[in-house]
Amino acid sequence: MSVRRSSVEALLASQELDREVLVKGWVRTRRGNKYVQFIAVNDGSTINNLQVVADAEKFPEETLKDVATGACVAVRGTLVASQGKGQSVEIQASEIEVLGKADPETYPLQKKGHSLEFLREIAHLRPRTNTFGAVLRLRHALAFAVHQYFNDRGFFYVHTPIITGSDAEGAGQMFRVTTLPDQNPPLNEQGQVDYKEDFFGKATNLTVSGQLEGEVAAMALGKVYTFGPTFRAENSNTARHLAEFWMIEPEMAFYELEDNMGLAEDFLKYLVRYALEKCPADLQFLNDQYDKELLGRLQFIIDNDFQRLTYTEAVEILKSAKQKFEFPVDWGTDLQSEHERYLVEKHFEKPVILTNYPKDIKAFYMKLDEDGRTVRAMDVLFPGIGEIIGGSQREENLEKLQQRMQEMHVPEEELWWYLDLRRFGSAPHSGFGLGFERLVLFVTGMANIRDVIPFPRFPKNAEF
RNA sequence: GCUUCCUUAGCUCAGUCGGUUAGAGCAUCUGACUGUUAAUCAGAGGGUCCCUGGUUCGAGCCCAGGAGGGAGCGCCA
Repeated sequence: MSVRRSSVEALLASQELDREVLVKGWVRTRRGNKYVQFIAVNDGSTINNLQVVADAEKFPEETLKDVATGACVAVRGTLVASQGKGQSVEIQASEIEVLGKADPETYPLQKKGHSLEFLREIAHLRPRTNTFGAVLRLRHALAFAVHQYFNDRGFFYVHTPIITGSDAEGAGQMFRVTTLPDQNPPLNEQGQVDYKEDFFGKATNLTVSGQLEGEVAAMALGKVYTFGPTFRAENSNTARHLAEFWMIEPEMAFYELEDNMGLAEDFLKYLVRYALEKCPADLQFLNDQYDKELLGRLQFIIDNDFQRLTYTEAVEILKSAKQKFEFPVDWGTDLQSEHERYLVEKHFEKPVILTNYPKDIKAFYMKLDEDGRTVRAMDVLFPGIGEIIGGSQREENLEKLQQRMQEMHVPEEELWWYLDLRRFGSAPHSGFGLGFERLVLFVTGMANIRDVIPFPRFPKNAEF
C-alpha cells in the first residue's frame, strides 16, 4: 500500500525489475482474449505507453469492461520484462481501479487516427492524443529553453503590460478593453463613447507588442526580453496567424543591427538544438506521422549559416529569377509570400535574413540608414513558415524619430514617454520579435498554427 | 477582407445520367481466439445526406440564399 506512483516515463526507463509499482493514467487501447488482456496506459509523461498485462480470470468482467479507451485507471502490479515484442518492460497487474470511466459509445477519441480538423472541434480532449501530447511537450520545452537561453546570457525577463493605454504601437488592429456598459454607455459632447468614464479613465486595449515597454527596460537594464501573450484583432484567416499568440521580444542596449542578427540566429539554433536534445521521441513521432523531412530540416538549421542579404539585393535576385511570379517585384513594395518562399526554398535553400528594407514599408521606430531611403530592419525567413522573426535597430535620435512619427502619422502625445528615452541618455539599441507559435510550428512540423497552441483564438472562434 | 474547394453513420470517405430500401473501411456492440502491438476472425446495430427555400412526377445529386470548415492570398509574428 505504500508504493508510490511512478510515471510511465520512469517505468519505461527503469532497469529495476520484479518490483511492486503503481501507475495512473488514461487507457489508449485494450485488446486480448478471455485469458489475457493488454492495456496501453499513457499518463502524459512521455509519448510512449506502458503495457499493462491482466490475467482476465483475476479481474471482474465489469472492471475490464470499464477499462475502455479514454478511461482513467490506477494499476498496481509488478514491473516485469515483457514477453512480447514492442516494449521491454510491462506491468503484470495485481489491482486495477477505474478512477474515471469513459463510455465507449460516446467518447469521441478512437484508438485510430483522427483528422486535425476534427480534433480542433474537441480541443478539450485533443491533448490526450499522441500528436497533441507531443506538440504540448515540445511547446513546454521550447518555452523553457527561451528562459534558459536568455538567463544564461545575462538578459532580464521583464513583464510588459497586457492592457495598454496607447493604440499607436503600429503593429495592427487592437482589442478594446472596457468595463463600460453595452447599453447606453456614457457619451461625450460629440456623441461618442466617453472613455474618460471608463475603468482606466481612457480608452484601453490588449497589447499588440511589448516592444516599446521593452525598450524602456533595455535603457536601464541593458539586455532584457519579454515573453507573453499578444493580441491582434486583424481578420487574418491563415494557417500562420492567431488573434492571441505568445511573443518573445528581446531588446538590447548597445546592439547594432549586426549584433541583433547574430543574436537572432544563435537563439533560433539554440532552441532547435534544445528540442532535438530534450524531445527526441516526440520529434520522431511527428517526423514519422506528419513530415518525413522534419528531423533532417531541424538538423539542417543547426548546421548551416543563415543567408544574410539586403532587401535591395533580394529584389535584384527576384527580378532576374526565371520563375514567373503572380505579383511583380519592384523596389519599394513589400515582398509577397511567393517571393519570400522563392528566396528561402528555391534560391538559397536555407533560412534567410533580409535587411535594410525601404523605410515606407516598415515601422516608425526603425533606425534610418545613411541613404535616408532604407531602415535598419531585419526579417528572418524560414522554410514553410515565412517570417518567423521581425526586428530592427531602433532610431535613437530624437529629431529623426519625431520626423518619422510625423511622416507616418503616429501621435507624439501618446508616446511622450517613448520619446523621453531619446531625450534622456539615449543609446543605440536593437531588438526583435519572435512569434512563439511560429517557432513551435516549425519545430513540430505541424501545418496549421491552430494546432500548436492548446486553445487557439482566431476570427469567429473562441470556444473552450 | 478576397479567391477557391468542401459539408453524406461516432471518424475518414464513396455515391455513376436526377430514379425503388443511401454504401464501404475504421470505431461501437455481440461472439470466437491462451502474449496482443492501429491484434485477428465472424456477425449486429448505427443516417436531420449542414440549414432554408426553389426547380422537378421524383433531389444526397440541379438552382438560390445562409451557416460551418479547409487551402491560398492580404495584414503580420
